[in-house]
Amino acid sequence: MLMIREDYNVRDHGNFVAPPPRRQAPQTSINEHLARAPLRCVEAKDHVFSEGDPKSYVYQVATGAVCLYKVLPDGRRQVIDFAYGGDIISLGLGQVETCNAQATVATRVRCLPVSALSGLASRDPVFALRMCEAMSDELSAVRDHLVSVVQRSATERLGTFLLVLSRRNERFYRDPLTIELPMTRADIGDFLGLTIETVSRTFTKFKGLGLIEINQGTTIRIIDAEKLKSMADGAQ
Amino acid sequence: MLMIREDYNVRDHGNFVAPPPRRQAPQTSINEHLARAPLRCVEAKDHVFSEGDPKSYVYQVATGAVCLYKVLPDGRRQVIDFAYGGDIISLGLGQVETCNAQATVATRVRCLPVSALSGLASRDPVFALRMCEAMSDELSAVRDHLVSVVQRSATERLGTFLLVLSRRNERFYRDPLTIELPMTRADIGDFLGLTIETVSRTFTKFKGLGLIEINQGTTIRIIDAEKLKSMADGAQ
DNA sequence: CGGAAAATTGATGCTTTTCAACGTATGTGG
DNA sequence: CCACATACGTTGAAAAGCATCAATTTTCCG
Repeated sequence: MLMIREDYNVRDHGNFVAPPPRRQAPQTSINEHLARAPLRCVEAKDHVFSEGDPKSYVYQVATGAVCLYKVLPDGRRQVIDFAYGGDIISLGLGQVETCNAQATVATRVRCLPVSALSGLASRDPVFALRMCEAMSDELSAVRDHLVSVVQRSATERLGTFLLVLSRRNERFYRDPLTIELPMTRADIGDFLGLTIETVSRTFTKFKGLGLIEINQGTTIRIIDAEKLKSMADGAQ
Repeated sequence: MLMIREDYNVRDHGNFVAPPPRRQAPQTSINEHLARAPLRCVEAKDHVFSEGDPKSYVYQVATGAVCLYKVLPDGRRQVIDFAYGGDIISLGLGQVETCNAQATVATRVRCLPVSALSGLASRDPVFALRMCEAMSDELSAVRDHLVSVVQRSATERLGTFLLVLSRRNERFYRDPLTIELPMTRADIGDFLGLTIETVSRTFTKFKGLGLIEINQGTTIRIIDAEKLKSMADGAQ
């Protein structure tokens, strides 16, 4: 997924090595366009777009959540990323979509025709550079996710996942200790490279250690953020 | 790593889902600059640059091979990518390097000051778009590698790794059945998310099945490409 | 030739997967 | 309003795959 880094849609993928500095580029042009772009409603489990589709829009998630994933020929699925309110998906200049984008809950997205974007980019070198920057950030994020998922244990992965969502809440001036999970265990598992059973067991382990509480499966309350952090960083 | 897709430096990361179409953009400008850029010699194990370094050059590998990696605080290493002759590394607009780049063998790289590149990009929107495209391709490659490494078995990963190198040889009009491995088992392991022992055992397994022969550890001869392919795709 | 680094091989153990059963929430139709 | 169906989540036992530890062999280079 691609995004243009701004105050309200900076994404956090858990950079364990060297977190990139926050940027607050104005980016008025694309936001103005997006604000005027029409909304589209997508039911939970429906797709915003699929791999191979001709790329006709750039989307910004307004409400809800979108899961970006790829599938191997034998059906194994890898979730590349989740996009939440404010995040832009499908930015870029390719002719076709390279991922599947599925709403994990009822979602509304703003749809900006790519023609508007590519026109802007070819006329305005600064805008094109901004797009480069955005893609560079996204590249950095995917690399960090690669490092994280390949090298770390189930505990570390899920702990980090929760902390990333917590930090996101913080940035939006929401309670960082209460985390809504707008996706299934299968989505989380396919994101972290784990089975649903392992995800569930690891949640249970966190509960048993007094790190979190879980309400109805979808709401996590962080009890001991410090200890959760140390587990995410490899304690035990 | 970033690269500008051209005939001689198209990278293959094993797209299992939907391989992007080959592009043969002329890209004369950057190549002209690179051809005139000075060569730098780097000993095996020496670094071309390190994470956090101010980004001052864009490099093109002339001969040898470079390994791009990140390290977790506890020392676990993830190789993001290998760059071979013709590949461009460190393309992008960030102020600092986000990866470590280490020569795996004696290597020569051409060094183009970033000032030349950024000047070009800000003056020429088409060039900026090309850079976007290059980064988009790179993003796609990292995503594919993510899918591959997270979802697949040791056999599939190493088999795919060999086939990717084989296909690369084919593109360069070299023997696709003879593969030079200009890196250690540790480098391969950190790329594929495996230990050196598992890499070694998997090579031995391929040998035992009559799929490959190995000379002195660094030269692989593919005997049964079809069977190797089917194993890389998940047979057994 | 000799020493160090790299690679291989073996034995063992641990983490996660797999398979299976059961529990829980949600929504529908009688 | 309740029975039922269905999707989702949890828990358990067993097994697979890979990592770890350790020893040996091979390769590389001065």
